Amino acid sequence: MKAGRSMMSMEEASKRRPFFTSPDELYDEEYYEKQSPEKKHRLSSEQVHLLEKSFEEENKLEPERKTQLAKKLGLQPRQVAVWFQNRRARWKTKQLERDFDVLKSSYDTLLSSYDSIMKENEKLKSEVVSLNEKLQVQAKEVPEEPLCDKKVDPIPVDEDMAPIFGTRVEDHLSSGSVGSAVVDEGSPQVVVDSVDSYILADNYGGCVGPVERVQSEEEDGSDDGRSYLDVFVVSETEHQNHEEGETLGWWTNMYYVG
DNA sequence: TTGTGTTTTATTGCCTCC
DNA sequence: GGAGGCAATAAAACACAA
Repeated sequence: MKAGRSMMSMEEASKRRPFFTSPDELYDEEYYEKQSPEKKHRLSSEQVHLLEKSFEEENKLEPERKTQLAKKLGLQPRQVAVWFQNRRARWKTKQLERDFDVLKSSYDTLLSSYDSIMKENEKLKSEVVSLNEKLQVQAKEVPEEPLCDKKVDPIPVDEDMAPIFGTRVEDHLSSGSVGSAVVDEGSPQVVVDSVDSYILADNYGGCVGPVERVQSEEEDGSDDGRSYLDVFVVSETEHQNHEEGETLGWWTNMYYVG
């Protein structure tokens, strides 16, 4: 509502509507019959005030209350009913605006939370990427470090597994640690491309030794469908010695299954 | 003064309830 | 079927800027 309109005094109202001098006169059906059908009559501020008070008490209008209000305000019961009708419509519109504001506020709060969570997520992601890169760099540096910096655990071959592994070991270790290993074809872990090739056998606990000699199946003389390799295994120390011209280690036999 | 936007009053048509 | 409520709408009343 624009300023000034609802603040119109009774005096001003009476100037605009000089026909009424009392509520009884206002409640005169003949007045409405005399008015041109297009004319609309603004209620006075007093009438509006009373209607508002009544609306606050109860926004629905029972017939009895409608009649009483109409008499009190000098209006047609129909006018009172229409006023309540329109007032309910205005209240509903305002209520929708209030609901919208509440929802919008809630939405803004959620959006803000979402944004900060997303930022945190991005930060964590970049941390993961950074850490992965560091890991890769470290992984590349490993071959340059001592080749056997951890203890070599014996390959767990129990009696049941022995026929499958078909290990033929010429174990030169007095300690009884690893002397042979089977290399699965699914994960080629033996690289033989030169005399100085290294066995990349995880089964040796990371210990890598240069391949001194390769014995083929034919050379081995076996006919069980397996490909045998005679491999010279060296320890870290032995590898270092080998680099210096000495070769200390032991021969063992490995074969591919299948 | 006038054009324009807003508010208020009133009507119409449809729907629900008793 | 009548009474009453509601949504949509018309139109008058009003405020205000240019």
